[in-house]
Amino acid sequence: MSNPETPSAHFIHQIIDQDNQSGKFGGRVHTRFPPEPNGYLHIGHAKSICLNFGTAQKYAGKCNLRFDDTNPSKEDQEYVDSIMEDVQWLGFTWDGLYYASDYFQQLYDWAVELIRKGKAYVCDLTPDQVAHHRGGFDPATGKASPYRDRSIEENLDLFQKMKDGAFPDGSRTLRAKIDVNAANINLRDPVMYRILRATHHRTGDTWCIYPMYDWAHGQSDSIERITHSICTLEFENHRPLYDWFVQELGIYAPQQIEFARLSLTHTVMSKRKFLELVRDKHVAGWDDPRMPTISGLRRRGYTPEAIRNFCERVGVSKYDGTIDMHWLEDAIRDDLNKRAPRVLGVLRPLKVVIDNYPEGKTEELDAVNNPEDAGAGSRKLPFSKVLYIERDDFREDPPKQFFRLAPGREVRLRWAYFVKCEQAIKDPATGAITELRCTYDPATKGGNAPDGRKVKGTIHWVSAAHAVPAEVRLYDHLFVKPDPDDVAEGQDYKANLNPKSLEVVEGLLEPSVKGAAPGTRYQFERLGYFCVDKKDSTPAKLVFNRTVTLADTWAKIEKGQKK
RNA sequence: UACCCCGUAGUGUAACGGUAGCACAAGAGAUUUUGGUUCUCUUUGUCCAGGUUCGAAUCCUGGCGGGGUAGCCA
Repeated sequence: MSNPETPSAHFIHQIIDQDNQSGKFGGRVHTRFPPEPNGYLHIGHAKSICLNFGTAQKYAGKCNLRFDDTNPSKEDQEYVDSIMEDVQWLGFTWDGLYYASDYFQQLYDWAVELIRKGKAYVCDLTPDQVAHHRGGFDPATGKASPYRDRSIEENLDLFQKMKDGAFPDGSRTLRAKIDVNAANINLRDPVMYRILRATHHRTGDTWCIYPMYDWAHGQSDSIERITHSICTLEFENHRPLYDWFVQELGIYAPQQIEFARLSLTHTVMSKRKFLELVRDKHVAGWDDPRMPTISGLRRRGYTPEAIRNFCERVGVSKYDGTIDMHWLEDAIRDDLNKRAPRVLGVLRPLKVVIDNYPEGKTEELDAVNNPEDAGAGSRKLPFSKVLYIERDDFREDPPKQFFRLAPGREVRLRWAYFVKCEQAIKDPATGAITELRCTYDPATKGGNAPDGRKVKGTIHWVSAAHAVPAEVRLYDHLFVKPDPDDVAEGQDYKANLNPKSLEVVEGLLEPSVKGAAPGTRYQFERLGYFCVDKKDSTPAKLVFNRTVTLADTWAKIEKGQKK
């Protein structure tokens, strides 16, 4: 039976609780977030960031940001900068800022130590040969390298020469001497160093040998005196190697704990695929609002609070599941509902003329800014004879349960008047409806009828003479299927790209949005949450991104009717 | 094929040998000047088979299912 006052801790916090009780780390909690600077951070990283920084906060511990920059051929300062920006934007502050490359000399010295202990050797096998010798899953297929039993002196000499640049790239490696027939392939004499001439974003050309992940990561954790080294499930098989290195070195031993990475429906979550989507112009860049990158979500209008809240809700476990995109959308709706000011805006305008409204007259009507926030105040909304309403809000032949405008029907214009549709004017050539003629009831100003009569529907509108035109980008899922990899033989995930993931419309907005700063978020009533695009919006031409639609009960009803 | 990990409503996550709960989704209703929000109610679950035990989602054994791993990537 769980006690509601002490919400249950997930398995990682349970481990930490036990460690604190046993005094394993002297009550210390020190985590780290260790991205490789080879791409932009995505929502999956956000889960790890929230876990690592959040754990440190919970236990009054520390959390470092450490760049795992051991492969200069893929890494770049651009990514370092974006990662730091994203972590801070999410609301976290690191205690230590480090780079694995800070430890290259120490790592080298430790490697020499292992050689002296007879626990590492220089191997002259080619990459193909190494793979062949390490074998397949069957332990019996593992074979010793012919260089495995070189003398310590020779190994020391060769390793020194590797470092000094005496050998070409890829010609030799330093390998740990563990067990060529281990059931765990990671223990079959794993490579510790490779020769690689590439300019490192921080160490330049100082080194031509670079440590592998396994050799760098645990030792970096150890140097920083990390207590709990939290990583994703695919490193589970590496833990014995992680432990082996720190034990052989006799250095401080952090504890690696693995959890399931985040998977979301209707999107992909790999840097390789992101790179491809960007390169092939399926999206406009890493920060395209359709991308599940932190920068994409930020541009889309997501708030750090919503993302943190989402990460909290999905929880932490070792079960490799997939979270419905709906959860993310729900998190941002939940946040924005409370804080986004409301405005009226029409995305697909249909002209409405109020026949009995005086020509040339304009009224200023009071509109509440946010019914969820009494402190948000109110604003003035201009009303006049010619208006625009949403095309979807009129049906010539209304289906059951359609509460909006139709010939002869009366609805409320939000904050304005009751109007009744008298006539739909059509283009004689196409039959398309071009304009509505309506009458209004002057007694219903503000939206209430003194005679107590009710209307079922309230719709949004803008005054034609006062409306601000804006480009509005309507985003939808990047992929049509929940699992983008669900494809026919011979196709790949790109076959599931959603051709309608972006629709651009010219909307008409109420004048109060004029001059809105980039990043400003609004709810366009009855439509969704929108934010001013940070890159493309200008004072002369506003550009809005749709962050997410509102929950739409009518769409659901209508869908049910069509069946 | 070998090793490691994981299986609890549709999804995700609790219950740590003692009444299977929560959130979101779904369905019904109430409220509503947003078909939004909010509120109420309802439906749906321990992968299977044995064993231990007074008692098993939980411990044990064996199946079954899913995931990961054979880079000089991380």
